[in-house]
Amino acid sequence: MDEVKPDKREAILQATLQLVAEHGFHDAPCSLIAERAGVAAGTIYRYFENKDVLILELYRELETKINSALLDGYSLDKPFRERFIHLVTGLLNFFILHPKEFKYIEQFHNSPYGVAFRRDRIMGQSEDCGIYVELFKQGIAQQVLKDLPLAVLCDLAFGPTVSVARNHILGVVQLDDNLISQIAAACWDSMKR
Amino acid sequence: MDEVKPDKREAILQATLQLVAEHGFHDAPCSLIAERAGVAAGTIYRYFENKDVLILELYRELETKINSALLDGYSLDKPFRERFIHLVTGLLNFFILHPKEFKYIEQFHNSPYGVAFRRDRIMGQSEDCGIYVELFKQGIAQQVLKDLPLAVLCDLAFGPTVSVARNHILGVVQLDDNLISQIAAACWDSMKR
DNA sequence: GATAAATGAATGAACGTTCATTTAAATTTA
DNA sequence: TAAATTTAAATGAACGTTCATTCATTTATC
Repeated sequence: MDEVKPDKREAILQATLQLVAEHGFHDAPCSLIAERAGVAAGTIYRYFENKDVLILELYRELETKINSALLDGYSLDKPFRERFIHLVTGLLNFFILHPKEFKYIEQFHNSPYGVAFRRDRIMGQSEDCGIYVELFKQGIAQQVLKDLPLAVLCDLAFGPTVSVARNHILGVVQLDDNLISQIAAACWDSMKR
Repeated sequence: MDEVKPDKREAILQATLQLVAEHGFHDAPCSLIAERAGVAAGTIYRYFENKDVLILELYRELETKINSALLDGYSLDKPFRERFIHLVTGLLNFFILHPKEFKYIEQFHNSPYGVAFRRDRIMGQSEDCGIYVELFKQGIAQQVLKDLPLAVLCDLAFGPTVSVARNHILGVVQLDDNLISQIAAACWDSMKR
């Protein structure tokens, strides 16, 4: 009978995710977060030191969720192209399946939180980006990919991916499996030698 | 002797551009804008109905500035590839030359202002995007470009462009003329049949 | 009955905006 | 031209609101 844990922490995180995804960081005040989480305002501070910590923690949880989704079925034994397509389609599918998470991440990246975060990430660029960086490094070394800076290869790969996900979520385009694989192939075309 | 126009309106716009580019919409309060513009807080409301109007008007001015920069040297007589490369390199060069303008536009797009703005833009998709849309439509009709939705082609073209500009401005990569033309070519590769 | 969890009214800081007042410029009058 | 008068521009203290955060009190758990 550990099913009936109210788990207010999770409720607060979910409420934050929803409100920020819907309205942005503006108009996602603690009072509303508390209300939607079915919790009093003060309760938030029992689980999170302050709002900044709450927002950062939520971001980190989403990031690891995405990473484990991408790693699912990812094999270093498969050829470059297949591995690359796996990552792009995986990312697109995740975003389509989790539009709120996508919107939250976009909001985060374009906020004071996100800017500071990126700077740190760039300094010690490790952990998560590891999958991509490793793939791209090998691709360059084996002359499968264009000899461009790693950051530029990332932009070629994920710039369109993120952009297309945004347009799908906004309803500008309707992505399906066929279109997704065409887009992934197009990204590959831009990177391959 | 019409040199000595103080032009407070322009000073307010410049101060807004700088502050939003530096700190985001957060931490760009009217009090600071006024201070940096060398103007009293109340003066802002002599030139702009309210802060929203100020922010929107600045965005529109930046947009037309970019568009005229892109149109410079753009000829409908040149072949597809050349026209496309012109647009992408033109956009990249503008962003590199005007990092504050780039940051402001990014902030704007990822704010409540920008979301509402995009919806309107999509409905009556006209005016500015005309250059791209026309180019892409023709490209598809003449089987030079992949037969993908226009929005997706835009994402393939400008997703990496914007992403790479951001990385340059953040100092992650150092773009030069050579690298820029390589990137533009890569984008073309992703779109061409 | 003791400890932990949860509450929500109260607090103070920060914000956009207003407006009574001052300063400057333009126009009229002498 | 100089003074007087009118009009516009600019000011910044004050206002109402919103927000994150606190804490004395209540409720639940063991």
